[in-house]
Amino acid sequence: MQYWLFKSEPDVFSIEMLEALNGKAEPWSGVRNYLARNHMRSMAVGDLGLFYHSSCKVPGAAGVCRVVRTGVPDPTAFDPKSDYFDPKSTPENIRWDMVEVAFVARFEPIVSLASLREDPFFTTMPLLARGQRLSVQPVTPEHFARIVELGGATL
DNA sequence: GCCAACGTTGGC
DNA sequence: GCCAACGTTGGC
Repeated sequence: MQYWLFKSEPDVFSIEMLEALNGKAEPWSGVRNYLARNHMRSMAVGDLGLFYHSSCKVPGAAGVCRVVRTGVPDPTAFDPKSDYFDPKSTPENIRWDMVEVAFVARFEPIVSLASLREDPFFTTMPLLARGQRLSVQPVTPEHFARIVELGGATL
């Protein structure tokens, strides 16, 4: 089992919205970065991910989600009306595929980016690296477990 | 709103 | 294939 981190702007899609789906799968569409896409291609059903809130008042890990489906073509790439339209991705030659995730847990309180930066245990975490912007990234089992603990969740 | 860092684009 | 210019990300 591998562990991941999914960034989302809570104004657009938050952990509360994922929870409100009552276990229904949410497609992680709109990723247009090859490294992030390749991370999704490395995922397996059952992998767990931190749900991270970015570009908001208190950025940080807000909960946990589970990968429930892999290798799904991203339909927004085929849609000329979508912001994520990419004419180079066709059903015959799929450039952007994705995973689907479902709700597992919500942190209370959220494990803020500031608190992660304060704790030496997390200094090697890619998320904290200078200039890190990748929207999908791997997390070590140790970092994952500690953040779940700090978030007051039991899986 | 600022700005540093990064990815992508396109001219050559 | 280099690299400057540009657009985007995302914390502060």
